[in-house]
Amino acid sequence: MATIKDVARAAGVSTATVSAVINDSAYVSAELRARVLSAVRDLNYSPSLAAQNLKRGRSQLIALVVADLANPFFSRVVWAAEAAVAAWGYSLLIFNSDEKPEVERRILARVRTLSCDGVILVPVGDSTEHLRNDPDGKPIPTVLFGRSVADYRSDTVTIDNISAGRQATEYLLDLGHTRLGTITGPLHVTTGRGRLDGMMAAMQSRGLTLESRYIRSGEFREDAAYSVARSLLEQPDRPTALYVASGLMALGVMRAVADLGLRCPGDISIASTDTIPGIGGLRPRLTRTEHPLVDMTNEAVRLLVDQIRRGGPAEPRNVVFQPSLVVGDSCAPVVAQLGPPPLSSSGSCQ
Amino acid sequence: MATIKDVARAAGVSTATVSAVINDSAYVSAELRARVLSAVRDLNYSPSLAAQNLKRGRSQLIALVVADLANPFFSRVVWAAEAAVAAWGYSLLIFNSDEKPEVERRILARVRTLSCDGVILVPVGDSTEHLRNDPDGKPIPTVLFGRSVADYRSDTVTIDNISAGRQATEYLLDLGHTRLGTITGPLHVTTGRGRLDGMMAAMQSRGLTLESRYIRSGEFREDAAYSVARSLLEQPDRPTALYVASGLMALGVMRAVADLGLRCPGDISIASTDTIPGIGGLRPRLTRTEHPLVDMTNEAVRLLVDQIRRGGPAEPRNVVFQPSLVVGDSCAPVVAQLGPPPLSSSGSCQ
DNA sequence: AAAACTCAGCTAACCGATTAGCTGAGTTCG
DNA sequence: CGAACTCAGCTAATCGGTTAGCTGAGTTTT
Repeated sequence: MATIKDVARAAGVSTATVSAVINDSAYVSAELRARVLSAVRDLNYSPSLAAQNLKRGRSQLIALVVADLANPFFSRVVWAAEAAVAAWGYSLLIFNSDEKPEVERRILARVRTLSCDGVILVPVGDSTEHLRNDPDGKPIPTVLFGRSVADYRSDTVTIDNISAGRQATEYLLDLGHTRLGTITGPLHVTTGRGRLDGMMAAMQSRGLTLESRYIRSGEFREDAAYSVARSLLEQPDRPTALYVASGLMALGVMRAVADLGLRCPGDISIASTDTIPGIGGLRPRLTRTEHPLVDMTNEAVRLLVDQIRRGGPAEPRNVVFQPSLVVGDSCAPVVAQLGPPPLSSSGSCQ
Repeated sequence: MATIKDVARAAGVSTATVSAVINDSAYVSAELRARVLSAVRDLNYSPSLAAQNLKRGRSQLIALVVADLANPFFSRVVWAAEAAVAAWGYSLLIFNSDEKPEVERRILARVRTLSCDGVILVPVGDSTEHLRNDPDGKPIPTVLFGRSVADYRSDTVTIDNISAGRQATEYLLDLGHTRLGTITGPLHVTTGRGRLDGMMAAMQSRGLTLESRYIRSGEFREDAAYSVARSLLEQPDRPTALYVASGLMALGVMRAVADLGLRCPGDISIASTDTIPGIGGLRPRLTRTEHPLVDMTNEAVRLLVDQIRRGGPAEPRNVVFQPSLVVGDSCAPVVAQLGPPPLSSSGSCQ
């Protein structure tokens, strides 16, 4: 690899001049400029980022730390973030904390070592201590994404989870359902907790309560949702409608419904929150409250770049996006359901 | 951020000693070692990668350049690669060439500037010239993934696409189908071309030919597959079975089938290649030839780390994985189909 | 015409690590 | 007892850039 010295020698100038030409940081006469540029081309010179980073104290790297890279929801975030970050001139590092706080801690140490310019973090767990990433020096610019952490002051980009749960629930209630069930995410994260709270609030305001035997909690995973959905739906007086907290879980629930021989929406109505790629191919089309995922990601990157530019976090900003109800055909009015029907024979096999 | 000098001062030793302790690169007495380690802890010191990179000429960064980050297939590759790369002590940079050769070129220049230690590349297009990433100096260690490029010498990790197409086709032929159709990927990439070739070979060896009006080509995208599937299936004498070149496309095809009011496998049998997350929730379960994706990714990372370690590419290695047939229930024997039935009324709407 | 000013381009210090080579106290041996 | 050897730990060069501050030729001012 050619260095700035090689270029300087080839062009017959000093390294300072080469640097000035490359960065447009000082006036250089047309003649020297031309000589430098042609030497750059001849030698196929490209400045070493390592050297620039060392001197400038930045790295043009942004880290994205997600809670579960196997979840297609976060895959979409990766996709959107790559584009957003590239548009601002940064490159994107990907880390997977796999919902494990101690892995998250290790990743954040690594991010610091790599001297990333900023981090977009989907925080795991409810601890807040280890997020204060630099005890002494200035902290790395950080934007929390999707989930928030109590009493941690930093920019956040989230959706209104309560509204997501409420909207979906109200849609089911409007169809006449009263015996509702839900499959929630982990209740110690805001995305899990908030959606359940929204659902309960919606029911309460109509004088209904969500029975605890119709609540199942689990991880945001397809297989977990599948098994809890089975156990929920195998109850003799199962609910007539289900609110499922995430798109990936909804896939598992649909699979459970099919395997139990139930028909959706004939036997059971299903609504969910968030969307994942490929879910559009599913029949019936899922009724769901969707996140404006691309907008959220762009906003997170924008906030982060802003922090980086101003050299430190300003007053923390909290941007909350509203989910919107997308009506599919996975829900039917309760009158169309024939009371609490038994499980069909084909599905009763264990 | 504390530097090595701060640590040296605090411990009352030279920076060389601190470096020796941290890297275990020379003998240091127990007493000094203890003093250094405690200073490191006190100051929360972590060596600057930028400085190490500059001095050592490496970056502990591996770049993964995929052809389409919106494709869930590549999302799984990202997931697997993150884990594999982390296990070897590297961090993962993600780039999306979006199937555009000129974007790929820019990305590779960026990768060079970032002085990444290696690249895993899903090559786009059939050009080979710009892949020789460093005209003069030594090239960046590279492993091509999934697709190969004619006459470009480097390690590659691929699947046997011909076998993938052949296996799926033979399965359909064994069920008695003779009027087969296919939805292929782009034919200028090996994953598109090879699968079609495998299909044709399978048919030919039974004395059948694939009629060109039953072949539709497109991008590896859900919406593209949807529309070509519609046009293919709306023909009066449509095929009785379809081979679809990718998982994402299969989702689009299933959607088209549903929207046309056709039943799968009742009216049409569908087999595909590759799998994507969420497809497991699809009913009917798709019959497909699957890639051992995690193994492939691990192997690619292993080859790459090997290249990095030995400081240059050895004799190029070509690792080809065999796809395996996973039987679902999206295919039925041809006898179960009632001749060439008309489109059902509900589906004939445009 | 000398003093004051302008400014293109150079010199050299610096960023924070690593490491070749040196120093000097302690040990071994003739 | 002094030469030869060992080796823990130090000094200083180095990686490849950026940039404060200097230089000296050309222009303006008085």
